[in-house]
Amino acid sequence: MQKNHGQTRGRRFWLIKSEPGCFSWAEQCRNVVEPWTGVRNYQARNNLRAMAAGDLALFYHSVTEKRIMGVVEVVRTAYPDPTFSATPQGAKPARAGAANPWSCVDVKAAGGFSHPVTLGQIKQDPALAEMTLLKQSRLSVAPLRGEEFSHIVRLGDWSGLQGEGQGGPEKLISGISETGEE
DNA sequence: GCCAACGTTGGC
DNA sequence: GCCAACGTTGGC
Repeated sequence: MQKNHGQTRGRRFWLIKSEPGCFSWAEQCRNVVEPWTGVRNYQARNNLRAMAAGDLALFYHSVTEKRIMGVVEVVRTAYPDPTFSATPQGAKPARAGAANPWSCVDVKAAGGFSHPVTLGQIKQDPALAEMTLLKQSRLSVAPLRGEEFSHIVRLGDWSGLQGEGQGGPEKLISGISETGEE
């Protein structure tokens, strides 16, 4: 067993955002494992770097849909974002030899919601009032409390982690430390 | 399409 | 180090 960093054992929870026109939940499900690249914000990058294998993240469709589609599991921790050298939209000179400051992780589809949870639902739910999604709407990789995660996957009727068998979601949810770890 | 929030850049 | 200008994100 890994006894990593002396953390309260168990996974942590995140919310990651994508514009469906750019990369969608359907594509995530088709590809299964996907490198989560292109994050160009330091706070979001630091959140990527804080992820551990086995952590779970809600997959949010921003802009056009504004709803949470399902769950992904972190299967590879942070490594240099290979899309850095591509230098999109002439943003950075990225001269040869410049260090790559950006990171990505690999995430794996881990079950969709039969009822995607909308931003409207989240906004009117008192249990979710403190979500980073609401407080920092522009942050594309945000931490999530265990209670928020379990609440949302119940709302969405999560189909659970693949391969965890019957009662997967409830089993997982019950295993979630409801005591926040800030 | 507009606008608020927020991050980045560059002049001083 | 401050701040104005500008760009981007994302909700409405």
